[in-house]
Amino acid sequence: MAVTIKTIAEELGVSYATVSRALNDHPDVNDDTKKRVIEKANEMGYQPNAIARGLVNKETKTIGLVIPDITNPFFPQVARGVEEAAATAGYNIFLCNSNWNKDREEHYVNALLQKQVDGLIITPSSEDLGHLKKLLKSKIKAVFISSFIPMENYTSVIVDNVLGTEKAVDHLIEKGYKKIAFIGAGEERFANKERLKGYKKALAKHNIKVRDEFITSVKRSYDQESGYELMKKILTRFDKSKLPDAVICYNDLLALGTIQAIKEAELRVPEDIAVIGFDDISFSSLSEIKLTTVAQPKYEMGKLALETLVEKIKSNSDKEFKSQIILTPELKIRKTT
Amino acid sequence: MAVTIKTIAEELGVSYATVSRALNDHPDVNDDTKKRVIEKANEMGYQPNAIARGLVNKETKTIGLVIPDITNPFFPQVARGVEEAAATAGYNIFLCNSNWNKDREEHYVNALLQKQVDGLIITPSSEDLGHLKKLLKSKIKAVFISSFIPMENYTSVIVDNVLGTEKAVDHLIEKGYKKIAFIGAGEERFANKERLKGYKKALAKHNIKVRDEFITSVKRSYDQESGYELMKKILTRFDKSKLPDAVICYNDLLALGTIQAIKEAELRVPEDIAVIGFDDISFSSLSEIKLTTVAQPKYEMGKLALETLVEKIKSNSDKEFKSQIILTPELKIRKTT
DNA sequence: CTGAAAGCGCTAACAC
DNA sequence: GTGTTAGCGCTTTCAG
Repeated sequence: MAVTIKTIAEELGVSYATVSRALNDHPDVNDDTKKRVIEKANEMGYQPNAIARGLVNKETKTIGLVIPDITNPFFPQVARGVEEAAATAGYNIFLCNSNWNKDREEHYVNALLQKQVDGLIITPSSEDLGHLKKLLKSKIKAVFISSFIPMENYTSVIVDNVLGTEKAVDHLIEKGYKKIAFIGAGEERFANKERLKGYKKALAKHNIKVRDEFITSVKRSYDQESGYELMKKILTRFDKSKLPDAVICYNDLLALGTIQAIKEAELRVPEDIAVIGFDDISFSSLSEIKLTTVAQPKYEMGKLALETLVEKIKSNSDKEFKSQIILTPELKIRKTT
Repeated sequence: MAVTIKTIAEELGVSYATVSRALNDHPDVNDDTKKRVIEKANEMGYQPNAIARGLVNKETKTIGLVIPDITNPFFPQVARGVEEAAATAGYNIFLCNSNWNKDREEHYVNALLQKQVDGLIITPSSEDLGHLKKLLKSKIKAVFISSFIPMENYTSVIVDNVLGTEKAVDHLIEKGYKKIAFIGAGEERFANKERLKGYKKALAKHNIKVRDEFITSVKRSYDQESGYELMKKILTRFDKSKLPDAVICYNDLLALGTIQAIKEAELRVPEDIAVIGFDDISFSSLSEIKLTTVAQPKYEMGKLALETLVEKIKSNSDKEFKSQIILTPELKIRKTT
């Protein structure tokens, strides 16, 4: 049996209400008894039961964080931002990894709801939020990362995706590339749509016709392997002379895979084909890689998400919140362009 | 007000015990009422309150996972193993990132204890467990990863570190390298001690004298930057002719940094200096990197840790558990040796 | 300043 | 099969 407030009350011959008060540093309590209680508590190794406390207070001081791929360094970086901000705000994080799987995501969101988290930060695995209806019904405070949910009460922390790919295309064209392909992440992803929009917008600006056969998408897992395989297909699909001379990838992982495929085909990066990624994960800056990429402020995004979530939690009123917090991406020009 | 078991009992005109039974699929309940209850529950969007349930049942179906650096891809991989095993066992994970900081680690462990997690998986930031005394006192079920705590009741999931570096040295010597340096992670780390032991053991086996000046350590953060800086120092400390011709690093991140430093000094890897890492993070196999490294079965380690933890939780008896589960590392020979 | 008592939402005897 | 009740550990009125 763990030591509870009651045990220590008995030891001291006071009521357990007093103990509770003393431990919570309540003003109305004799300094002396307070001291005695605290001493005893330490002596007995008392640990408050947060579960019981949560039942009474209706707040658990924990927030749920649902990400789709802990294996993509982008997300650990975001998670660190969330977590450190949480630590300073006095919250703990439930970190769940959906693996881009809707069912798992739904399962986690439900579990989190049942565990009475005070709020939720989520990068949904899909823009179709049907599986999250309980979330939406539950009126829980939530903020989204990298995904825009056009609904009141929710705010999204995102990067200006359109601007990101626009910068990428501008840079490519300035460097003389003309046949620019886009390796995306599936039509349904919000960020993908936006990045594609920026791509097309920039091409139009430079009077370059959008070529549908230059726009492709991997499905589900946005990792090196997918990038590798898709690029390989592209490499065989076109005559050598008709190949794109540059490709913009949805993220760095995809870009890394793309580069592998290009090199394997005995082509050079960037001389034959230039490659640009998105995210700027730490490995992209290694001297062997030096991937040109559109950097997202990952840590800040996590931090901001948590801070606005906490604000929302604390303002129990119907205060208005921005529905989007848009950060500016930065093009890091390295050696693959 | 959220909908509770009581609300739906009132709606249906039954006692709330019945509702509880129906919802928990208890045998002693009329099939018909069960159906009615479940329907009503869905209709009203009922979500059980896991907090209340935990208070009664004295189990929360959640386990805490404390890792030191979510930014090192080794740990996300372990975390995935833990999490997926947890999902199939019906547990949720509290993921905490201590950032190699003892205070934060202590803070997290306490928070986790207060939140009544059913068990703990932890890679301590330090072998000196003083800051975790509450953990040790609390008799909570725990398993350690990558760190051996010689105490009954605790089990550690580790890799055979001695064997790992032994293999590395053997390989190097076979390749003709003789002046092998070791870039470690501080004396106090268990895994570091073991890896150093393997290094010395293997050198002895090959009749090569251990040279203290070839054994160095980074402190605190075991990342690329630390590796880079330390190697840079080594490169300036020795005359060109007296430089090591190979270096074994405590982990892949350090090795990546080491390689940067070597190349920056206009030396070649592996011709001038060979480099071996430890872990085999996914980026090490990129064609631009191709780091020779001692691979750890990261995912399996996480999975195993969780599974034995769950076993421990379920066996409330004083059943004996192995104090160490030792997996075998595998040397992946690539291009840096 | 301190104690008694209610109640958070749920489960599990114990009756009926 | 179903209702009643106690109680998990804690906070918080409400009295005194």
